[in-house]
Amino acid sequence: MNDTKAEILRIANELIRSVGYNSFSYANISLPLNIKNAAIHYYFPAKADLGVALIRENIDGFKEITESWKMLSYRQQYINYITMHDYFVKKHWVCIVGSLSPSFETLPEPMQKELQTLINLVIAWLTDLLEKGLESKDFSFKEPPRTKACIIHAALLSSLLMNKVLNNDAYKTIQNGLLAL
Amino acid sequence: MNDTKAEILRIANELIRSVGYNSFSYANISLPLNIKNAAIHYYFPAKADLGVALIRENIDGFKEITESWKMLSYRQQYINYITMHDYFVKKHWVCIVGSLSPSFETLPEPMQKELQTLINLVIAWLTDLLEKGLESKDFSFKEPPRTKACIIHAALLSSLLMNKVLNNDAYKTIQNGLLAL
DNA sequence: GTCTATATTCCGATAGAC
DNA sequence: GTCTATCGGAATATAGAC
Repeated sequence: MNDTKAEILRIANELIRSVGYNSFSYANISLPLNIKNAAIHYYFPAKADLGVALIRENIDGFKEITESWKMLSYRQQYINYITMHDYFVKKHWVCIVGSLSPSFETLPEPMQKELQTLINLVIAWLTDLLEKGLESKDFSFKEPPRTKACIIHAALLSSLLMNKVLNNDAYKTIQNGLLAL
Repeated sequence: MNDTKAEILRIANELIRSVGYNSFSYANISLPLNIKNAAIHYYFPAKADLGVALIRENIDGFKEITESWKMLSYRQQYINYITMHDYFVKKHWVCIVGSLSPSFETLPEPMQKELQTLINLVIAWLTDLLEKGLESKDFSFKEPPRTKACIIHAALLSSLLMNKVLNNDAYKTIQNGLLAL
């Protein structure tokens, strides 16, 4: 992948997290790169192609990072998951799922499919981790693992939204609550 | 409030929950009402005025409904809160906080302020309820009440997002998990 | 109170030169 | 691979008639 394409994806990734998919334009990307907005169409013919690429990046990234955690203890993997968005917090960014979900109906169909894949991937991974950690007594909770996984994922996602809107300790508060598993 | 204004608010409320604030236009409201989009400007000069009115409706509505629950047991009030969005689920709507938060930076400043007011109102009410219910032994949990309130609010908000995107049992799953307080 | 008509701006996208 | 130039459409908003 050449530099321009990578730079487009980097900036689009920031924009989708800060203002959302429907609220950024090719001009928001081309200006900081000092290229014309029409040039972006060479790499991503339609905005939907850029959107799909962004979600795919997240899918691949999640698979890679969780794979790299394989040797760690269940608890350490859980801690890594809960803290993996720490970098976003200072910038008031949200995760891509939280960004895209409210406007799901407005998304092009290929983006909808990719987003569903991403969420299912995360829930499945977290459910599996909680299941194994419960069996090994590393974790202790009373809900079924999938229920617990949904609640944890949901709370973590919203904590980024609250961080953006309230700009207070909500993210840390929720994170600490979730870490006390 | 006359009928047209009320109808505008009703349809805008649906639109903000289904497609989001930045993704609906005055035409989406004027068409079903069989009026011209310019006519809406008479009631709401700018789109931001409509946005503010929508959030205010939610603020007033939350105050009214929680006030009407005052005589109920702490547990029943909690159950009512957790199930208050049930009507939205079939329609794949999200709450107004979940709809507006990801695009917070793009919102006009008056809407930002109202949204912050709404979230703080809900968190304060829920924290107070959990505090009283913990003291009276109606609830049992180990986190500080405000931490628990943030987690519950966050999980509930995201459950509506997951319901929209995945269209599966995530909402019910999370709801049941939260009810087992 | 609602209309027509229009101004302005911006967006995503395409065609074709270089 | 990036450019200029431009199209078609849609959005918010305003002015002024009725």
